[in-house]
Formats: sequence, C-alpha cells, structure tokens
Amino acid sequence: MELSCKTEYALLALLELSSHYQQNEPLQIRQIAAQQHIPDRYLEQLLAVLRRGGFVRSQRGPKGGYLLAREPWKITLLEVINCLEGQNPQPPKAPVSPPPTAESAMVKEIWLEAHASSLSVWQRYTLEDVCELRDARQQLNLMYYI
Amino acid sequence: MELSCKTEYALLALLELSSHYQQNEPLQIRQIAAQQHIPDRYLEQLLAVLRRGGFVRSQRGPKGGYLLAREPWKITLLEVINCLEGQNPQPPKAPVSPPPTAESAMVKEIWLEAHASSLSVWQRYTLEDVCELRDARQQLNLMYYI
DNA sequence: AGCAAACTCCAGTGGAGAACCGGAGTATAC
DNA sequence: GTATACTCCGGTTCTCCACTGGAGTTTGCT
Repeated sequence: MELSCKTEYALLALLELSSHYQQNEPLQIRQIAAQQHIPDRYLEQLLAVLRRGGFVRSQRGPKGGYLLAREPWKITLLEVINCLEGQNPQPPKAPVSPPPTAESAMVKEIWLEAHASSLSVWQRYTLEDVCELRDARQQLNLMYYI
Repeated sequence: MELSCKTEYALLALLELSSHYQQNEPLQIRQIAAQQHIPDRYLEQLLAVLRRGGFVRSQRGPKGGYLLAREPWKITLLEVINCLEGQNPQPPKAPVSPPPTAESAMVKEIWLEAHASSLSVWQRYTLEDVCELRDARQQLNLMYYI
C-alpha cells in the first residue's frame, strides 16, 4: 500500500483536527494548510471527500471551518486510507489485462497476502494513538536536551 | 508495496524460467512472452535488468535465450522486487517535500512499519515455493472434476 | 438587509512516469 | 558467412496525480 500524496495530506489534516478536538471549535482550511504545509485549494478538495466519508463536518460562514465528526479514538488510519484510495480503485493490474495464467494467479494471491499484512498495520492505529505517540516522542526528544 | 506492471512481468518471466529449470536449456524471449502474455519487446528490457541483477544469464545466437542464474529456491520474490523497483526509488513523498511536521514524521514511521510488514511476505516466498504452490493448486483443481 | 468570510462545485492544466515500440548493432551456433 | 538470437538506446503515447481557478452558495455579524 503506497500512500499517495493525497492520502498523506488527508491524514495530516485529520491529525491536526484531532489535536484540537478538545476545544470543540472549528479549524479553518487555511489554518490546517499552513500548519501542515499543504496547498490550501487542494486541501479543500480532500476535506470535501473526508466530509462525504463521515470523518469531518463543516461549519460554513464566518468563524466556520472543519471539525472531526467522530471521536479521534474511533477513527483508524485504515478507514481514512480506504476513503481516499477508494475513489480511484487500483488493483494490481496490467494495462490491458491479459488472460490470467497459473503464475499470475499465484502472484496475485501473494500480493493479496502482502497487502493484507500492511493494511493490518494501518488498522492498528487510531488518530488518537498517533497524537499520543507524537506527544510521547516529543517529550523524549526534549529530555535529550536537559 | 504496489506491484508495478513491470515487476509483475519480471516475476512471471522468472517463474516461467523456474518451471524449466531442470531442462537446463535456454528459453527464448518470445516463448516466455507468448506463454505469459507479455509484449516481447518490453520483456526484453526487463530481462536485461534481471541479467544485470544477477537473476538470469543470457546465451546469444541461435538456440540462445535465457536461463536462471541461480537455483530457484535461492531467489526470493523480495529480491526480484527490489531489483526492479530499485531502478526508480519511490519513498512516500510529496512532490515538493515540505519541512516535516511532527505529524508527518509519525505518518512516515507508521508507513515504514506497514511497508516492512508487506515486504516480509514477499521475503517469505522463493521462486520454487511459488511453482510448488501452483502445482499443488492445480492438482487440487483437478480433483474437483473427478 | 447587506457584506464578507467561509465552504462547495466543477473544470482544466502541467508535469512525470509508466508501458511500449523501433532500429541499428553485436555475438554465436551451424 | 549467414541466420538467429540477444543488446543498447532513443523516442512516443497515454494516463494519472497534484494542483489551480473561477463562479456559486451558505451563514454569521452588524
């Protein structure tokens, strides 16, 4: 599972929203974009996808912005990836798919095993997990300088 | 780890060579290409890469062709993938890589874990394994018709 | 009511890479 | 010495991804 730039941006945006989940006030696209170094007009599209996917909700008008639609410990990274990559389904395929041979069937099978193996990793982490890991990591880094 | 078309073709070609490993006589590009439904002029390029990678050796002239350079039980699928994908290394990157944030560092870390997880699957299989699995699978399929 | 701040929809563009294709060259069995 | 194979290298076409732009809509605030 290669992360496309799009998916990574989406994850970063959701992590940013998770960080501010307590405040319960919307974050604007520009704020998220600036914080995570994402082109804002592009992020706009991704947030629209995430909204349709039920991950965020939007609040229009002045003082508007985006909020997490669910608790950050109830959103796994895999769900997010599926939402984004689900838009353009790309199974392992040759451009003009030839009649399958016994060998290609085997390769596909092993590919599925490898794929499932990496998906299980993304499945294992929620947005909150990542935020906590990040905080722990930063605490650790600070300790080095004491 | 998405398999590119190129890598899948290379794997299929090597599996084809593995199947004929006992005979110890070279297979020609056209034979392999026809058997596995691969454009022959394209396969030619891939075999050149595999030759430089030490997976096959070539024999020129009439009655020439390609042979496995090593025993099929000493070649893992991962080695082959690395050889092919190693040509154009593609880590998870944004087009213009922005200064990393704490979040992006975390995502990259989890990506590495997921990646390693799928690589370990490809690592687990050798060319011979796949040929044997394929034969076993076909035996099984035949039994259904008895 | 009216303005401005925000999101929303839709269409298009530029570049990069992947998958091929072709031709000229070179080695080798017979 | 010739036909048969591999070898090298360049080009072409096509698709997809990241990103941009503009016109429109919703909503809070005064």
